[in-house]
Amino acid sequence: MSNSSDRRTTLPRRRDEAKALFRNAILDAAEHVFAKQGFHGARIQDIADHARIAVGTVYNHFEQKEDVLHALLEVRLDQMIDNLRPQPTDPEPFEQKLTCCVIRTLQFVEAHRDFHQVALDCGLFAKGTASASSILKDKAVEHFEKLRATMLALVNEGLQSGALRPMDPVPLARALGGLIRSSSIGMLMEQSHPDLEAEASLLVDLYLNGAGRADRTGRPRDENDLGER
Amino acid sequence: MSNSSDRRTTLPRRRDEAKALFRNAILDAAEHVFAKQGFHGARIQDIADHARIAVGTVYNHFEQKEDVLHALLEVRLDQMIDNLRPQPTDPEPFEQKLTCCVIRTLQFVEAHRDFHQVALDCGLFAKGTASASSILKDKAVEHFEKLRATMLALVNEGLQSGALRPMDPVPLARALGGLIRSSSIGMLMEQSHPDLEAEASLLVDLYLNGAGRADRTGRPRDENDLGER
Amino acid sequence: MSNSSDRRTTLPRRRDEAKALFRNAILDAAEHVFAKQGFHGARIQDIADHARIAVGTVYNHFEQKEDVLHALLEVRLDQMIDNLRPQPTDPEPFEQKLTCCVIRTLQFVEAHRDFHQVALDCGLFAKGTASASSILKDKAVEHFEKLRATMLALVNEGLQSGALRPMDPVPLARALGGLIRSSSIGMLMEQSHPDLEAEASLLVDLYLNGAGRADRTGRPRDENDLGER
Amino acid sequence: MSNSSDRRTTLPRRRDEAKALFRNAILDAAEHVFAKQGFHGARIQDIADHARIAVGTVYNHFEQKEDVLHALLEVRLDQMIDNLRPQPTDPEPFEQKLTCCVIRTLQFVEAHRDFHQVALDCGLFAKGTASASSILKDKAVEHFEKLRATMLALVNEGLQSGALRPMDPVPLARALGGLIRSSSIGMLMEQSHPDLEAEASLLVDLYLNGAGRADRTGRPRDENDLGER
DNA sequence: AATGAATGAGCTTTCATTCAT
DNA sequence: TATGAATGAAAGCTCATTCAT
Repeated sequence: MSNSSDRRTTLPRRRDEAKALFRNAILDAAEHVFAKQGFHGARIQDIADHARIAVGTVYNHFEQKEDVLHALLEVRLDQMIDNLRPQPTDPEPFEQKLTCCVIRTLQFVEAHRDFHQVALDCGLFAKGTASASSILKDKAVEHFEKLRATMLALVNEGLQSGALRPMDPVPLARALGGLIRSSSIGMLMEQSHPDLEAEASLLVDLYLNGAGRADRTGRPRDENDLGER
Repeated sequence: MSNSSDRRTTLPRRRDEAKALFRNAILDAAEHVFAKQGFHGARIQDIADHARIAVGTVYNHFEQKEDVLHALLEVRLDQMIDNLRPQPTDPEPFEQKLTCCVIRTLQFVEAHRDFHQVALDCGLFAKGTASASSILKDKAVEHFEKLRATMLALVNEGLQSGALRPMDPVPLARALGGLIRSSSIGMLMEQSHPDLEAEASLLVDLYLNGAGRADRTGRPRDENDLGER
Repeated sequence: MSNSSDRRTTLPRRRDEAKALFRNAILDAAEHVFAKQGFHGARIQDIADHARIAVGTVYNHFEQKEDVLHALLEVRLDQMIDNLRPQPTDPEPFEQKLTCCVIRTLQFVEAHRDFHQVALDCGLFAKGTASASSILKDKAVEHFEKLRATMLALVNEGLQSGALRPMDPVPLARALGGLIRSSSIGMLMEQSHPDLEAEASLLVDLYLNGAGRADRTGRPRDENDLGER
Repeated sequence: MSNSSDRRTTLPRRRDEAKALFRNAILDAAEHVFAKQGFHGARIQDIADHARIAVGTVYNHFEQKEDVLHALLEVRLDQMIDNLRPQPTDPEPFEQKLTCCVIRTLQFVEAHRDFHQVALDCGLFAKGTASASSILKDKAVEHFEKLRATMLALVNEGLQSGALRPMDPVPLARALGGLIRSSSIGMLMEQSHPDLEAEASLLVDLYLNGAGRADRTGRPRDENDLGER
């Protein structure tokens, strides 16, 4: 076996590895710097410094500053969505399955505080936000929709299993998203690392059962809350 | 009476009026421009153009660009909080009172879309957000806390009235904030002007009663939802 | 007369004067710097330094670096064309009139060595030149055509007066342009300030009578100069 | 004979061939790219792409970007000068010999439009031009002088043969150069491929006999054209 | 020797802020 | 006090050159 054939495959392989190495280093650095300084406050120099590479190298991997942000959000958001999505190993009753999804999601948030900082900053969880939309343009909508779709799928599963009130899934999904976002923000704001499982359980409990007293007499919930207005 | 004494009181009064006129014009222009372009994308020139004044004039009323943002957020946030806070004329049962507060808040959002765009962009409803904190610094926390306190006050009222589950008010407030934020974002994202009262009723319903089916048998909600898992 | 009306006219007038002052200072500085370093070698900083103003000021008067070049070439080329064009005071016989035009043109070259350096560098006298066309684009053609038209007008006058051989004016104009360019380049290359009038006379003499011996016997020029040899 | 001695002579020979192959490929690519984009607008990457080699390879053959230009100009200019120089096979009468030289030169221009674009751009035919001198430095003068010397030699031959007016050869050479340059530029500007022989004949005719009418009575050319003014 | 990614100095351009009128 | 041009620090991006493979 000639090593010329090796060269043809080995060299490119090494190159590809190196390429991925640099790309990831840049994204990691960007995640950190964007989180601390915001997109506009972050200089390419800062990112390069953090990744211990030269400015030009960043531009060998990304056309413009914005593209670094795009790539970062895309990669991490896909990971996040994977966590939010029900897994085969999740227990069946919807409430428990939902709790598992929320736990994983909060764990992901906790593990990727920087990303969440950035994502919030970019209105990734709130679309049309000004500076976000001016940076992300259509991409923001794309990202946002992916997340929304995942949330809707989850809610639809709950509806089909009969665990959720039979109603328009859009507000149901929106409410779930709102609660998760609240908890995430709460976690980001605090230094402490709370008991995520308890946090998730509480969240699911509030989502499913509401904040009101259970024993309010004669509450005619499921029939006509919507209809009567 | 000599007109010199008049001058001393009348002149300043007129001046103050003029001053306020300019100040408000600047803030209105800033609200619009920040909403469309984001804080960083907005140039003082743009704001001045929109207010049909000169750049220098902006600096006669505000020390720096950031101060325009601060002032804008402060003014509007106070208005928003006034709307969120229960009014003497609101009906007593907590659910209805809460609904009134939410309606007013959503109306305010609808009436001040631009402000909300800006506020979201600044993480005003999510504190520690990166670019926000780098612009707003301590002010952001201040603003955020004011809002949080109002929310907490509202929740505490619900607890005292017995309408809310007896539990830590912090997650209760957080959940309410999350739901309101979700609806607000939903409204900003859509062009349509939905039926705000219905939206608010649904929100309060979900908040108080949850998204789960009411008729789950034998649900011992308040005691041990958490404990049993 | 109130001075408020004065203000309205005086202030703008002063401003316009100042504006023109700055603009000219920038063009003068650019002329010098472009001549010494070429367009690409010249940094905006250099031009600003030379004009003893700030970099930003250059951009208050010109959108981009290229526009400085455009403006410079336009202004000077128009002046140059004015010099090349016959004047009412020029003597009538074509040869003398032409000599006057050439003298004025060479004087202009001598007085604006820097501009000529730049113009040559931009292929202003040679159109389609590479870096020129990439900087000047259509403008180069425009400028070039203006000069060519002037040259053609001059030649046509000569044809009508019967002083020039009856033939296609295009090569006649091209030849005249070539001779003037040669002399100009010669002047730019030398430090000495030659006798411009003698230079011009020689140029016109060569143009009209050619470099060949006059006393070639029985020269039947127009018919068959080529055929007989 | 040992093949070690072979290796010493054969191997280098092949290497030299390969080396020359690459070198020429680079120069050809550079000629094209410089012509289209100008020296400053051309990136080494562009040249490498055009030559279908890697950037690094260019640097294995030339120390710096400028050296590519130098080499290109040197090679082509020598070729051009060979064409301008009288050949043993050229007919003797000066006018015809000159015409042959001009025909060859114009043919060369036509065949190497790209080079001419570059050469003009570099002021190769006009020395001291700004960006040219800043790139080419002394080399430009060298190149220019070589061309000038050839032109002077040609003119001197004309003087000795009695075909040219007895006068300072410098302006004679300058005028000839000016006319050739004019025609070259004219050719570059047009898409059409004119009849080069006719073009050359006309050029020589104008050079030798001038643009003036032949039949002007009593023209006292050689004596005192200069003196009388 | 050929390759092509890494490097980083350098440049154009922007825009918050100042200041003379 | 309103004005708007002047200011210059700062940042994104380019590209000649280097160097490990």
